[in-house]
Amino acid sequence: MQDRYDAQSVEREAQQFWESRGSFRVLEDPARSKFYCLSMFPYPSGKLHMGHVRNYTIGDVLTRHYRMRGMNVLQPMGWDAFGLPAENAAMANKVPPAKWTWDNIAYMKSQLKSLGFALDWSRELATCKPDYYKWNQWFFTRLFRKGLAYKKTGVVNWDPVDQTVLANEQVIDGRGWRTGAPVEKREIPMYFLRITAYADELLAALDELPGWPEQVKLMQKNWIGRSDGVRVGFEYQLEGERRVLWVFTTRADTLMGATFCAVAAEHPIAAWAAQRDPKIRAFVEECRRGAVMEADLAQLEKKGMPTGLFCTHPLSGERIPVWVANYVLMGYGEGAVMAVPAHDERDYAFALKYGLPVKPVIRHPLGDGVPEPWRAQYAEYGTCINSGKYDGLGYQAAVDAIAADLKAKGLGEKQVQWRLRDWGISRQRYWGCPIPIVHCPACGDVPVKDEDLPVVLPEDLVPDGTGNPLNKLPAFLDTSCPSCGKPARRETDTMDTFVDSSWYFARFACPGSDAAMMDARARYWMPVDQYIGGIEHAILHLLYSRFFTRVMRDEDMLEVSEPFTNLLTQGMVLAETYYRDTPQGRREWVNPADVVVNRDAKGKIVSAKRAGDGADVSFAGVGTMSKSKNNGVDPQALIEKYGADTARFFIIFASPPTNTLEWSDEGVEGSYRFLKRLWAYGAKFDAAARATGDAGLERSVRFELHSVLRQANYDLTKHQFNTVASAAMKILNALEKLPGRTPAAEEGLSILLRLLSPITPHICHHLWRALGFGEDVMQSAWPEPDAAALVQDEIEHVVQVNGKKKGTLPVPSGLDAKGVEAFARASEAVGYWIGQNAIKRVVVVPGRLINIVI
RNA sequence: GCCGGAAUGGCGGAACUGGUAGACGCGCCGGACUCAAAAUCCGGUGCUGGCGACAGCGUGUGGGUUCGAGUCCCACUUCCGGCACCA
Repeated sequence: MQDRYDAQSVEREAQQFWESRGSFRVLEDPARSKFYCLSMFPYPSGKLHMGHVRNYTIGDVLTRHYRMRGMNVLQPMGWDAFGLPAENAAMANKVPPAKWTWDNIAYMKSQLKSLGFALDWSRELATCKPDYYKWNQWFFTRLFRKGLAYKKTGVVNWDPVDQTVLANEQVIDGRGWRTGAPVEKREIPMYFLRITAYADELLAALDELPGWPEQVKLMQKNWIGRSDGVRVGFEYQLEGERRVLWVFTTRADTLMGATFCAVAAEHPIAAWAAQRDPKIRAFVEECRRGAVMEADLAQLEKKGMPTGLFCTHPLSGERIPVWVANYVLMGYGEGAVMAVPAHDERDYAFALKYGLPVKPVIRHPLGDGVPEPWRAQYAEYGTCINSGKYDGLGYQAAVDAIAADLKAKGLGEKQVQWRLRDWGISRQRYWGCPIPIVHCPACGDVPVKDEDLPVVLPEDLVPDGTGNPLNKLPAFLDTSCPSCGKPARRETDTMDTFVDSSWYFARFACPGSDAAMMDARARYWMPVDQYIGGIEHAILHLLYSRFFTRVMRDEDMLEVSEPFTNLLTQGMVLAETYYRDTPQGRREWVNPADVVVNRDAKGKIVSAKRAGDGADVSFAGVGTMSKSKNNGVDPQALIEKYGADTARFFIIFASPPTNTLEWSDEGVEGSYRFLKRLWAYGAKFDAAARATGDAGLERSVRFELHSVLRQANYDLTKHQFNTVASAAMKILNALEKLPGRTPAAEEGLSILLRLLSPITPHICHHLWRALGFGEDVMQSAWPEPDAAALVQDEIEHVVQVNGKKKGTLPVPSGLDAKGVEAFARASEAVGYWIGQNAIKRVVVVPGRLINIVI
């Protein structure tokens, strides 16, 4: 064995070994237990970033570990290849998105290969290929026919200068990113998927996902947001006609305290009022400006205006004014609310601002009066007061009675309301999967026939920022109606890329299936046993995938209801962000790798300059590595300098997988040093002759070895891989105490190479073979601790007096709590610590601690 | 604003189910090897006081429960993720 660790040649050789044997290709084998290990597939943005390395290394550690435990493990890889950045790159470089995307895929694939991941590349897919997105389209037509896909209007960000729809990301401080023009809301026809039809199921099934983090289940639960409440009708007269304003409330018990109603700016009543009153028209206009993001809307100053319309309280008959308010969302419930200022903080603030009446109807500990100032207690449940026949009722009784009375009048009933909205999938963009609909003047919206799928996206267009270029392409637009055959126009909107990623996991299981979206092989592999990906996907991607899986089940394509049995949500890899303002007033993001930073004594950033030209740059905090903020760190330099194993080891060692990780390559030298030490130990081991060794030392090293291994195996079950990497270091430290190639050294190195091989497969592969342990470490059995090595004669106990640590006491093993106490009371050291004091109580945790209370 | 997280030495992090806080590593300090440097190896390293044995303090802040709290409870602060068209 050569003395010097040459990562590049070790890695090349190991990768060739795996490649030549097809080590990672897997087939369906009903005789073995299958394990489908999947990391979220990447968007081909150009280069891998550290988040990818982290994600795929975690997946690879799991894959290789389970393989060594004898399972049939599938780990595939593909490309989430449609999306907005390709259009932006196309505009910048005047190159079609397809070319940019495929170039990126080729480069990133070579990077993934150089990292030595155990991927079955024979299953590779890209969502921008017609043989993939054909099934998006086919599935959409199924949903359309079932009524699970439908058309209605949706609200989008509109750039009035470029005359184009903007993504939320393209709206900066309420202005279009290219034009700087104030963005408006615009309603356009769109296709929606009826995810709300599955709301109940998606919520209830969260309880049957023990392999998911509580945090994610909680977020999904809150997102779906089931509310049990009452739909209440407030009658009003308009143009001589009786109409009803419907609202939804979870606090029907406070209905007697409702003093006004408020409608959204998009509500028909607001539109009616705007026609007759220019001031209201101006207000509604004002609400129309600005972007559609909820985060922005929620932070607007609460404003409103009276519409001039009054409605009738359904129970008291009182005259109630109807207001239009910017905090009422058209998308939730009825787009209108009843306001009970005495018992709702937001209504209270609004009533105070506009001098609307406040009527307390719930008794609370602070008295029955009008709240001043607001306190959280006013919103709590209590007994009804000032509510006529409902006085004295508690929350549930009041809701029941009021709902019954409303129902008798035809003005309401109990209702379940969901926060979840149907999923709008239409995108007015070119680089995506075409929605397979034809618009026929006679037949309306007609889905494309199965035999005419896929609707192929022309790949040679270059968008110019003024909308979807498909709209200017007669060859795409002009078609004939699938139903009547007359000339018709093709839909040019493409699908949200979340559609592409809502079922790709099932497609990996059956590559090349061209007669059906998926075949019997999908039934073998599904569900995914372990899914790994960023916490930022906790809601949307995971919820959409759960929805799709249920629909696929109902279409008899799959047997399972849930796509992912176990979920590991990786923490994000963050990096510092820097920008400078260009003379043109644009914000130019500077990669942190190109920034030289000055810090004060506490590590705070004082100033920063760009390395190349010394231009001053501003620090904009740490944030997720993204193309848009140009703060992605390319792992390539790391791989080239130290090798893939060091990069893999370091990213695993740096932090537990679920932690957010602020990127810094300080410390990467330590990981490299460890692998060099491992190599040097291997070379020394190789050269040494077999020896017996000292019995006492052998025994203590074996104890160390097996207790570290036991802990590492436990840590693996928790997916705490950083301490598994530490364990490998501890084992090497222990082995270096041994004089040479003793039995404990042979055993220990064999354990170490197997334990470490999922993290640093190349060096372990090489040493395993070179030192004669076997042909392929990946084919060896996973190491288990030897119980006999863990037996001890004495166990150190911590001795505390009144909870303060005084020292330690070796206690013979095998004693129970009483025995330990007796031993401690009899010991000289304990007598010294206690002195003349009387012992009040002794707390013993056998194997750990003795606390003497005096 | 709403929903979900996080906070431990100079840094990344460890600590079983409430039981020795700081494992393992980085950095730093000292030493060996070297003409020298790099690489490597050995020792030290939470803070404060003390020559020292040792003592006091210490897990974002303020309270609480407990023989005992990084861990549990209450109230906050700051940072991160998501908020439906970034993926």
